[in-house]
Amino acid sequence: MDCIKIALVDDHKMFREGIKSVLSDEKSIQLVAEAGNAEEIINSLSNCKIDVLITDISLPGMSGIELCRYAKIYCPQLKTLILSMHTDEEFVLDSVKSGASGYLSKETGHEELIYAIRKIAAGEIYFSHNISQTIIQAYRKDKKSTEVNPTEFLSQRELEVLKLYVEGFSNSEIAEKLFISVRTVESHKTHILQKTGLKSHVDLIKLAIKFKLTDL
Amino acid sequence: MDCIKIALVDDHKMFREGIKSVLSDEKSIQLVAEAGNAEEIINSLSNCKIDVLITDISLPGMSGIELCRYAKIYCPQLKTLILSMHTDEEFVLDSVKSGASGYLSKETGHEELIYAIRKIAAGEIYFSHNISQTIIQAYRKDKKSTEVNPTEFLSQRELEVLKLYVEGFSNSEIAEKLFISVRTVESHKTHILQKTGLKSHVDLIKLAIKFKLTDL
DNA sequence: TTATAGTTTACGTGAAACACGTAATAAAAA
DNA sequence: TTTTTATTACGTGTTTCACGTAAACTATAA
Repeated sequence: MDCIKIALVDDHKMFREGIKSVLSDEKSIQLVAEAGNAEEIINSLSNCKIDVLITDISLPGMSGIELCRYAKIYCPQLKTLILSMHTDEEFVLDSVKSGASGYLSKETGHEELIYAIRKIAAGEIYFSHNISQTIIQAYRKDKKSTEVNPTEFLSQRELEVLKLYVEGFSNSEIAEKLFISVRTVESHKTHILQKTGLKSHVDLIKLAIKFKLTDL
Repeated sequence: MDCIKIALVDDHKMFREGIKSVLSDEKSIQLVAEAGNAEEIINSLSNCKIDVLITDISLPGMSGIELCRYAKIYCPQLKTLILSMHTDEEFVLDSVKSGASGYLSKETGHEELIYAIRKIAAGEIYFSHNISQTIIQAYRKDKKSTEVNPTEFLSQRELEVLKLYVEGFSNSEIAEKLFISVRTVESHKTHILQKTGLKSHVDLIKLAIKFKLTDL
């Protein structure tokens, strides 16, 4: 395998110099482009020979996260490693959502940086430990069902109707499938709304999605 | 702060003995209950003086993940640490969703186990590095929008109508808010369905949720 | 400048769905 | 046994949907 080609974006020249010196010790890693802002590096990306883009988040103009999102679209094979002093949930999650392959705090040591670069260049992801825990925390919150599960207070038949409804079937289709009249389907829906205390059918669909009665 | 009280569940006595011996070296950690299956430990949980429940996933009968979910409901202050030889995405994600505070591979060393227990007892979470990367991988997939974003081909007005619709407003309410007639609202909805090629309004709501036009 | 295409507005008509009330029957719980 | 819940179903009036038509306005490409 040949050299891992790196592009580096940070608005502080001194920081770039530091990274450069660290990378220069590694024979198999080569810094081929650098810039103080996102707009500047985009030209270098267009020839698209870069493997890993290392970028800060806070930049003058376009942010590192926007740069990552941009890069994902125009150079999909390029991997982005975010290097930021921020460990705020917002920045971290936005980075993940923009498709970043890794995120390191600027407090991270050289060895971990080099290790992360190699992992990312190999197609894996690398998020440092504290950053990882932040993301998992968000994932936990995201997936946690605090509300009462509707399966506990809806009858079997009501659940069947709800499931078919949120799969996109019309009342008459549901009636056919369950061998009951359309009016009965309507009754079940009414009862479901009464039991759940929800107002709109939109809420019903959201409820069903939340409790995995249907896929998104 | 006094002792961290631990309950341990694993169906292999030899493994329990190993953990027990490791924990016995720590003065501030006390193993107060142990069992070879989930059902057995549930009685011990009911007095609820336990801080951290350490459990394997594969157990005869009720699984460690189900135990975790159960514990979250009946002893909400209790934290669960999953200790499993499995690193499969499915097990890991189910653990997180069931509310586990941590997940360690059984390959993990003693020091990391002790460290994780202390973190978890302190109300934080601890997922070992490879487990973390697995979860983040899933989170990335979860949040990535591969499909075409509807905001790109829906007009401004159509988006406004869609947003209000998925917030649960009726046609007449939408009409009022936008100072247009109900018929116009209907027209917009029709056009949205035509453009998206979706059949049911359920799909429309799913689309809106996917693209964060509304919260779940 | 003049087509052409897209956006926003709106109506007509018949079918489908909804809201709200009523109600019979069967099964389960008090 | 009485009460409650589940399941079934209808009546009536309102709302929404599906499908078609169409005018006014905007942008833009020929």
